Formats: sequence, C-alpha cells, structure tokens
Amino acid sequence: MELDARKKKILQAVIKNYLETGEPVGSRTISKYTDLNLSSATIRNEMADLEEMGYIFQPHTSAGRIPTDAGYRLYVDDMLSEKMAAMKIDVEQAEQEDEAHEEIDRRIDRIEEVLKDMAKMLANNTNYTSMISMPQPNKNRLKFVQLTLVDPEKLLTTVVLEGNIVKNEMIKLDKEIDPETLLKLNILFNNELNGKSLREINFEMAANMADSAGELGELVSEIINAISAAIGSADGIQIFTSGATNIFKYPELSDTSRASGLIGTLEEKELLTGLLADTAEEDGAENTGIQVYIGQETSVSSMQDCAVVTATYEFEKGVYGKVGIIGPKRMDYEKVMDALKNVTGSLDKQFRKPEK
Amino acid sequence: MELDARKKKILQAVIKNYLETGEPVGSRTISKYTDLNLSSATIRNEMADLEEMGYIFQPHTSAGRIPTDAGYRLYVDDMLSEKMAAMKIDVEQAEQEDEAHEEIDRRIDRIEEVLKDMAKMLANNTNYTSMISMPQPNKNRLKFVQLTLVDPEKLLTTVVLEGNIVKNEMIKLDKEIDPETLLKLNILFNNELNGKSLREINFEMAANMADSAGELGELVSEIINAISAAIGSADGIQIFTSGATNIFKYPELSDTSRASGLIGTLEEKELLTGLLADTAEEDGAENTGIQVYIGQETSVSSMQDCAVVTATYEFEKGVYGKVGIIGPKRMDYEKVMDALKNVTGSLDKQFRKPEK
DNA sequence: TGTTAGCACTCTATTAATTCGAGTGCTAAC
DNA sequence: GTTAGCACTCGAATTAATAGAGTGCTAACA
Repeated sequence: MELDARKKKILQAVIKNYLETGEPVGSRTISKYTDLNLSSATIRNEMADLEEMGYIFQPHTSAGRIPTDAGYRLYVDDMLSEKMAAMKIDVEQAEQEDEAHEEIDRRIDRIEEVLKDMAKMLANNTNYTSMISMPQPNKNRLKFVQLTLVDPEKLLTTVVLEGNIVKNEMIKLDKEIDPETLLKLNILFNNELNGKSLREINFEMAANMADSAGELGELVSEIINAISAAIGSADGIQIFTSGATNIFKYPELSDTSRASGLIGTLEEKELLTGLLADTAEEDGAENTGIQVYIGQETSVSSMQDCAVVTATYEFEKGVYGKVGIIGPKRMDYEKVMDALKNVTGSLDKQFRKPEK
Repeated sequence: MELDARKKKILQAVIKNYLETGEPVGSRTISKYTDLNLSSATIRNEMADLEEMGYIFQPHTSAGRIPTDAGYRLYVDDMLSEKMAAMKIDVEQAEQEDEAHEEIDRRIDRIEEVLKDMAKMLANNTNYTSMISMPQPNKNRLKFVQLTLVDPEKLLTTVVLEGNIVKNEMIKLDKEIDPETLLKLNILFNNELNGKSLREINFEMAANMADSAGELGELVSEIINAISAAIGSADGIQIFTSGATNIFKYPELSDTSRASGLIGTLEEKELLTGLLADTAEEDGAENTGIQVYIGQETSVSSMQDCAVVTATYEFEKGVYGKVGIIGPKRMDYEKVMDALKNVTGSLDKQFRKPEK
C-alpha cells in the first residue's frame, strides 16, 4: 500500500491531535479538524489503511486511533527535515534564549552549577524531565599536577585534566617531607605525566618512575595511584537531572509502577549514560545534532512509554556534552527541540567564546 | 483520664499491629492478639478512652483504630528509653555492620563516595528512603590556599577548609604573571587568611589587602572573591539521598500527589537541610543521638504523612554529619534505629580512627 | 464495679446491573 | 471515489445491591 499525500496529512492530523489531548482520536474529529473537507466515513477508510500499515492503532475496538512508535517516528523525521531547512534561514532565535543567557553569563567557571541550573530551567520550561551530562573530556588527558603540603602529614594532590576539570585527592604521609623534595616531585610529575591519559600512566610509567625516585619510590607510586584515582573519578560521566516529578503530569506515565521505574533510573543515572553517550552524529538526524528515541528505541526498559530527545553541545574543541529531555511519547516535539536548540546554542556560545 | 498500664498495653498492641498490616485494627483483633485475656467489648471501651485521649482515631465511623501522631510519639519515646537502657549492655552489634565495614575500609579519602554508598545501602536494607549530609565543617574556616598557574592565562585557586574539604576556583588572567609574584601572592594569602571564616574575610580584609598589594590590587581582590565563592559553595550543606522509589512500596504514600511532592523535595534537597541541620542533641532523645519526627513534627509539608528518623555521626572532632531515614509513619522504628546506629557507629569509627 | 454477651446500626468496599456515547465497519446510494 | 446511514461493539460512568467489619450501647453477670 502507498502512503500518499492525503494519508500522510491524515496521519499528521491524528498525531497532532493526540499530542494535544492525550485521548484517542476518532474519524469525525479529523473530518472537522483538517482542511481536506472529507467526511468522517472517508477518513475512516483511510484510517483503516493507516492502521494496516502500522502507523496507528486502536487501544480497543470502539475507540479512536493512537499513533504507534512507527507513526511518531515518521512524524518526528518529517519535523527534523523541516527544521534542517529552517536552520539555513536561522532568524528568530531570540525569545526564551535571553533567560538562558543571563543565567550563564555570571560565572563561567562553575560549570557544574551552570549545567544544573540549565537542567532546572529546561525542566521548568518544557514541563518534562531534563538531563544534562558533564562534558566528557578527551580521554581524560592530564594537563597539570600540583602537590601541596596541607599540614605536616597531609599531601594534597590537585589534578587538572584536559578541559580544565579539576580533581583533588588527599594523601596521608607516613613521614614528613621537606619543601625541596616537594618541589622536585612537582617538577618530576609535571614533566613526566603531562598530556598522558589514564591508560598510558598505568602501565608505562608506574614502575619506571618509582625506580628513578630511589628512596621516595613508595611515595611516588602512592601519588600515581592518587592521580589515577582522580582521573578515574572524572571518568564516569556525570549526569544531572531535573524535573523528575514532571512525569506525574502525564497520566500515561504516572501510575505507580511506571513512575517508580522511571524515577528509579533517573536516580541511579547509570542507565542514562547510554542515552547521553557520545554518539556524535547519528543516523536520521543528519546534521541538526538532535536525536530522538521513541518508545522501544531507547532500550532503557523503564522508558518504553517515553520519548527521549537529546542534543549535543560543545564545551571545548572536541569535547562534547549532551542535553536531553524525557517525556511521554506524545510530547510537544517541536517545543522540545527548540528548547534544546536554545540551550545547546547558549552553552556553545558561552563556553567557546572565552576560548577564542 | 489516666493512662494506666492496661491502656498502654492496648495502645502498643494497636500500634504494633498497625505497623505490620497498615490496616485499621479493631477490638476483636486486639482481644486475641494480647495476653490480657479481655473480651473485645472491654477492649472497645478502653479504645474509646484512648481515642478520647488523642492517641488513636477512626478513619471513619465503622472502622478500626489508627494511631495518631501523639500515639506514635508515645510509642517511639518508650522505645528510645528502652534503647538507652540497652546501650549500656551494648552487645550484639555485629550483624549487618560487617557489610558496612567492608564498604568503607577501601578508600577513606573519598568521603563523598563513601557517603553515597552508605545512603544506598541504608535504603536497600530498610526499604525506606535514606539521606545523608556531608559533614559540616566548623563554620568553614580557611585552612590553606594554593594559587597555581595552570596555563599562561588561567590561575587555579585551590582552597582547603577546616575538615579538609577541598574546593577549586578558576580565574582568567588579564595579563601574564611571573612565578615570583605568584609565590609572593601565595605567601601573602596564607599569612593573612589562615584560620579565617567567610564573614571575617569579607569585611575586614578585602580593602586592607588590596591596598598593600599596590598594582596587583585588582588581581588580589579577584582572588579574594574566588576564595569567598569557594567557601560559600562549601557552605550549602551537601546532601545525598537514595531509595526515593521505596516510597512506592507504601500505599499511603504512593498516590500521585503525595509521591510527587515527596520526590520533589528529595530532588530539590533544600528542604532537607532543615531536617539534617546541626541540632546537636535535642529534647526527647536525650543521649541516643537519634531524633524522630512524626507527621506534623517535620514542618516539611510534603512529609506530613511520613516519619523521619535522623542520627548524627562525627567526622572529625567537632565536625558532624547526619544520616536520616524517611518512611511512612508506620515504619519499623526499631529496625530503622538499629540500622542508623550501625551506620553512624561505622562512620564514627572509620573517620576517627585514622585521626587518632 | 468492672467485665462481658448480644444486638442494632453505620459505613466502606465490592460486585453486579444499567445506561450512555463515542467510534467503528459495512452497505448501499450518489 | 465519496458519502450517508445504520447496526454493532465496547469502555466508562452511574446506580443499586450486598456483604462484612467494627462500633456503641444496653443489660446481665461475677
């Protein structure tokens, strides 16, 4: 069977209406809603076809139609290609964006706070649940190490990673250490380890360095361990979520078991990494930087009744983070995509400009 | 009216039964359940009295009785005083504790991770929601400052606070700075600011120091700002929660609006600070270190149908953190208190021992 | 005087029966 | 190819009927 223009128009009408109402939509509604000027009977015939093609279905015999995942998918893909076209004109971006701007300008260095605020704002604006991942630095290369004596028996190891992620690790000393040695150690580590990633440090270096340090060998390897730990702890993608309770606004998600599952995965966060993984540019979305996962497509089982929309922002050259929205399948995709575009645009600008 | 021994026994029976079943309990049940050998009619009379005294009530005319907040309060207070007595004997602590031990021994320095794990474990063990606050350092006194040049135009300010909380702040430089000046600045800041709290720094120092720094005045005040920001950001009590979804296990909390409210406050966390504030030793609990808030007593409106039990642990001499459990009023208070005792005991031991 | 048996009464929860209406599929006519 | 019309289906909402748990009260009993 062919999906001709009229069928498509009807399908879109069904989906649009369902997005608004959340109720199954019947033939009569469509007959009035569209400018096709067709009777409900005709619409019925067409809808039967659309059902056969797998785009819509009836929850029970005498109810209206509801879009299937495939139906949503078609709808979203269409929208994305339209967005693509629109982006070449690219005007009219300046509405809600301002709010975002203000929020960010104040303190660029506190990335974490900024991202948390962003997530909160996004959740509030859209009435869905938002999530945002810390930019994933480039394989966590080491940029800089600083060893500092905090008190006679505590050595503070400050580690700066590519992308200016800063981590600290405290080491308890067995015996005191004189300033001169400390200086030497500082120089040693910065010379040896600069630009190295976690993998490289572990195997290649540890023995090597401990050797050449003589009697300090033990301390050196302890410090290396601390550094590895610091890098490692930055390794797990950090994710912030906000607006979890928004799901209660959508009846189809707010029954006990579904809600519990959803909030559970939001709390655990581990499963979210999959959604926010560094998929760069995937299929479908070509170059809008936006991915849409509908229902089953997410692979996260607690989200099979949800849709997830994600977008990518650039923190530094080659260092990306992701923003995402989780909502019911009948979410307002257009609004969500716009909101995400705004946020990523904002973040791009804010993070990259001072870099020049 | 007098709360004689028999009435008390009946009240306890009612509460105990209600804790188990979650259903209103009737006179016949009690008549069989207790060893008082009284007929249901007698129990009925007594129950009418207990109701008049405000310890129990009927959800509707022909239902059994449910404990009021006052009833729970009596019950819990009794239990606490029993616990007090038992603590002097203080054996039999070694069951679930082991699990906690293992968890902690591995890495003492990563407090945050430890606490998160603890929260998770606690939530799993009890099937309620848990929360745990980072130890609140002593009015945030400054212990140590380290200025480091990360690259030619980025200055990293590392701030160590009393209690070894470490914070970082990145400053963008307008012009380059030579190593000598950097050293001077480091010495300057550590001499001037050591042991100072946020309040003291702001007013007394800023002008003073900027003055004596001459042409570096601007940079100095920028650094002071960064330090203030770092201290300030440590100021908000950090709280970790776990097991939010456990509330769905209790029907009286899991209807949409209640659950939504609860999870909202857990997500926001701000309101939790009130519950985990440094109340040291409060009334009632005398010296068990355990506080219990029942229903209205919490003042957090979304928790009016909950009970909250908190305990205090000592991170360092004079630096305390809190652990808490949130559950339905009919929670298993005994189990919860034991679990909390275990956790705080564990934390106390782990944190304090290496300090010696 | 405290305890108990008995009974009428109340109120909820459950189930069954009824009704309503939205929507469909099919047929026949245009 | 489109539409009007009609019989039919099925869920949702309303109402009615029933069962049962629990109470309060009264009267009798030890």
